[in-house]
Amino acid sequence: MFTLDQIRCFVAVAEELHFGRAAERLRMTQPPLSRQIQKLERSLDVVLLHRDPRGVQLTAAGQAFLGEARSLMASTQRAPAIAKAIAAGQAGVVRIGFTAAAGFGLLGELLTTIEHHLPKVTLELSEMVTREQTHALDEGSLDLGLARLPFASDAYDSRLLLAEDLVLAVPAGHRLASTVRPVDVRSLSGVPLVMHSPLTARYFYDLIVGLVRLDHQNVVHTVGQITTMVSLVKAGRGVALVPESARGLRIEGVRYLQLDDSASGVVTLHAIWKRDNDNPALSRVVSLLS
Amino acid sequence: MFTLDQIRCFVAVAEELHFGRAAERLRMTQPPLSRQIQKLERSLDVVLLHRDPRGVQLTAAGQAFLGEARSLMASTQRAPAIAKAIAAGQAGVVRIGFTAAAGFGLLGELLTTIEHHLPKVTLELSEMVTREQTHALDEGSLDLGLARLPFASDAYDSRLLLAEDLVLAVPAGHRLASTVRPVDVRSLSGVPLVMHSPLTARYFYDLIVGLVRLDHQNVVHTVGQITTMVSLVKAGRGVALVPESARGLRIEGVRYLQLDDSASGVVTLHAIWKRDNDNPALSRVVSLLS
DNA sequence: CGTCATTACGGAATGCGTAATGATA
DNA sequence: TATCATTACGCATTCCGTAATGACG
Repeated sequence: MFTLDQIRCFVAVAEELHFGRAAERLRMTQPPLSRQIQKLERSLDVVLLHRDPRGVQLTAAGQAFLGEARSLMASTQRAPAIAKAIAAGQAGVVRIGFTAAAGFGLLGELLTTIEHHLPKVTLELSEMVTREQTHALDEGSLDLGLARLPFASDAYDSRLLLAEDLVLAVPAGHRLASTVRPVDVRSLSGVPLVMHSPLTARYFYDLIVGLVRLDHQNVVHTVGQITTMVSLVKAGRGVALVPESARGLRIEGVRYLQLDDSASGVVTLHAIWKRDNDNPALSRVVSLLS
Repeated sequence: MFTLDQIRCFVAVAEELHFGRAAERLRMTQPPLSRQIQKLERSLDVVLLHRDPRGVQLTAAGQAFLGEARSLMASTQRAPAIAKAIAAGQAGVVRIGFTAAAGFGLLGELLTTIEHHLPKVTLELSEMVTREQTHALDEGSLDLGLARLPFASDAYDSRLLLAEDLVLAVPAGHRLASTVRPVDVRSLSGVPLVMHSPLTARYFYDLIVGLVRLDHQNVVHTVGQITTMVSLVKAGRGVALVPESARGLRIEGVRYLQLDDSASGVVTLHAIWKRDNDNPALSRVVSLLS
């Protein structure tokens, strides 16, 4: 088998068509260069060069091999650069999971920031609820989650990205729309309430149960998609407690009313990742989280 | 700079994820293998593997580098095969020039034969007259010519491919079509004759002038394309002496009459090539010429 | 005789294998 | 203590550079 040194030597000779000049370019003397070429030819069992006293010419095989040799040299130079970029986290893949609500505004900003600072990092995005995210993080199929509480905190590092207010979504013309703000959460008893599903949106369910004294007669459950809930509000099926970022949905015919202080900053979104994740691109991305 | 041995070692370790098994596969012991990997990492300034007591894992950079390493290995194995095939003449490029008349039948057969026996040899074809072919051979822009006499013979090797009869093309219904065959060439005096141009088809011009006693009053000159000449015959402008292979044109309304022995085998076609041409594919092609 | 490419030879460096050492569960 | 990976060391090989030789105009 030939060596990369032999390839480099051959390319130099093929380009200079002169052993002396090639040796000079390679910072070596002619004899070892000559030997390297001979060795290469012997290992290939092919004559690559015609030696004439006044110079050197490529054989047809040499011409063809020169093309292969050049591409070999190019790969040889590219490979370390790729590895270094990956190791430095400037290139690579980061797999991100996010809850549906995170997609309204924050995710877009995050993606813009990452693509600006780390243009060679590819992002793979999947919408999934918090429980799915922690599971995927554990089995190594996800690098970063944008998740709700609670998550077991000892295996993960996390950063608080957002602490939003809960607001009250009401249909335009609803009697509460004209009351004085902020609305007292206790005044909601008796009003039909569109609720999250306790199964798929446990976080919101628990949060709201802790805030509002529920009158179970008046609760309408949905599958937990905030978009669906706001649509039901618009249709007059009741009112709903939703994160402030739901305003970003821009659904006509729905007003969002500020609630009292007990609903302030209670909707949190965390970035979470495994502490022992060794993806260098992940730490670059994490360092961009404000 | 790293070496190909280091690349091979790394690929083995990355695939086995175990130094011991990788060393076994490479027919060597663990210590040198370990050193090769260390050296590779040091030259790249990148950690490629996580060493754990129970095994080895690839880092993100290692994963990326593995892809590059594999393609490097593939090129390394492909390159000698290409060079050898070229050197053996089983692959490569042969540039062939041919006269227009050679294209009627013989060229097609020749191409079929070459493509059957040397499927990896690429053929570049150009139509050119004999003088252009010899010039192109001299300056090295052509490997093989299919040419008419005369050509300077000492710098070239040649092989006679074809010795055709001259036949007489006449329009259907012409009075000569019903005379006894073979037609005596001397009986043509006084008959309008469609002739080759002495400038661009010198070979045919000289040949026919040597056979027929020309009556200059009755000569119609063309630019030398045999197709054009036969068309003029069909249009009733006269008769023409053309090589037998002109039958291959399959032009309706024209008959081809055998001439006497003085016209037998006088149209020759030679394959010619420079004796010092070092294109290995050329000698393969030449050896296929029957 | 002048220009290149190729052998001849001595010293330095590299690489393998065996044996010993480290590190970790 | 059992399992890997890594250093330690001796020996063979490889490779460079200087000097001599060969081939061709």
